[in-house]
Amino acid sequence: MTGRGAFDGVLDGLGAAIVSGRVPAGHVESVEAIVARTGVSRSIVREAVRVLVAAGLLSAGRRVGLRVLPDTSWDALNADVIRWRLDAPSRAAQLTELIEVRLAFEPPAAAAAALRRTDAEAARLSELADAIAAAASPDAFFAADVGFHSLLLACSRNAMFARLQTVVAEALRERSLGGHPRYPADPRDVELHGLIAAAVGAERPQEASARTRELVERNSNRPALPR
Amino acid sequence: MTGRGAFDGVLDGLGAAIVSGRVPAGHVESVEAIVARTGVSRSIVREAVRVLVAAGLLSAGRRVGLRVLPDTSWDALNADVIRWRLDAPSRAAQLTELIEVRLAFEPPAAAAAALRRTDAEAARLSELADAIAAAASPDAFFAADVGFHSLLLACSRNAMFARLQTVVAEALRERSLGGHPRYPADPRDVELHGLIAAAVGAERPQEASARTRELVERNSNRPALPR
DNA sequence: GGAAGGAATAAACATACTATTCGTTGGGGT
DNA sequence: ACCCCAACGAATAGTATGTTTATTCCTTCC
Repeated sequence: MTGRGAFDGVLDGLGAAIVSGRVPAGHVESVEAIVARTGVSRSIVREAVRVLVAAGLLSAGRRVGLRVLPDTSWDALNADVIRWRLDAPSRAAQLTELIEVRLAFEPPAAAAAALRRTDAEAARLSELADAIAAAASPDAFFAADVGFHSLLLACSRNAMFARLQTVVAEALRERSLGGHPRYPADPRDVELHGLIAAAVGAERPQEASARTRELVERNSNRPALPR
Repeated sequence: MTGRGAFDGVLDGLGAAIVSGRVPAGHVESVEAIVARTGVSRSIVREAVRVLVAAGLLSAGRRVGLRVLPDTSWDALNADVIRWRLDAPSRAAQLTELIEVRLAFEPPAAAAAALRRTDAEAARLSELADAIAAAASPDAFFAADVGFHSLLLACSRNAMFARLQTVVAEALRERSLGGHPRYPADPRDVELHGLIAAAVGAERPQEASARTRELVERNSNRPALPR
């Protein structure tokens, strides 16, 4: 039906419809109704529903049907949910939240990275900082930027920090696509990447933390939450 | 098979097997093999697999089967994954990470709460602080503690912060069940809950942040990451 | 030796059956 | 006459099995 598979089509369609608010919380659907509406088989719909239940978007009850849950029970950290929110009226709120989350996590993660990185990781981080400075195109800049932040988070040796890489990548992508061209890059931003790599390499956690905070704040275009 | 439904049994069994490392990364299964081993139907196995794929534990490919993915691609923020890691040899690492995550985001979230809470929420937060002080049993203390932290996060008006409530609840639960009896409660801990509620009520973000940081640090039993 | 085609295999998809739950209705008791 | 409770029935998620299609590997032919 959708080219990239019936399952993906149904999952994305349902998820986007719920997150966008087109189907309000409390609304009751049924597998059968979705089958009739989309034309795909029960199996596929059920599989998609199971994923949405796991994401907190739906609850399933016998004789009750599929109840759309309020946004308070959605798994806001789920990559799909983030994407759906970015394609919905909640887009602006989601972007604000992404920045706040970055501001909270990245400085401590950088501190942890400075304490726990391997020498090879420190070297690779410096390379990526150089690549950011030398980037000759928006795409190259974006790729190096995402690589840098992903590696920084991975060096923290904390799987939960590392997973927030998806959040950072989404924020960077939005920034590079949105109304704020990031290329040619701001010189101070470039410099900060180098300073962070150096602080991590020199095992200076508080410096890594402070530089990272400055970098994220500069990219946030808004007053930071008081510390 | 499992009493609480075949689906839950299969999902939990597979997830725990992968996260515990009993089934190593790179191992290739197949739906049919799981059907034969567990005795449940293909539908159920497929639905469970779809959830595990969404959680980053498996990848499914035609003619290839189900490939177990390395832990770097697991969704470490997923509630199920956290639970499975707590029931595995990675338990100690998971607890350390939970504390680091709390330390990173709870102070900023408290600051946001101080700026954005409603009056009703501030009042309710005070009530919960009082309930913590007055708790007459370990269960009552735990319930009030979880309620307090959940509400604090919800007041931040950031869905991603609010969702980390599961992380906090898990950390508190471990603490109350584990070797560190939390009841009768430490007087300073009780006092800090009151001070946080007051700071949020008085719209003092930096004070709310600092008190929250102190509280989480006191509960961490380890040197905090440098700021 | 390389490319193209075919066969085997396993996920993707569709359909059929079962068990459970909740609403409704009818009867009996207050 | 009204209310409560229990039994029955319909509706829907849960479970099971059959069918199709895409992918990959291996073989063969150029």
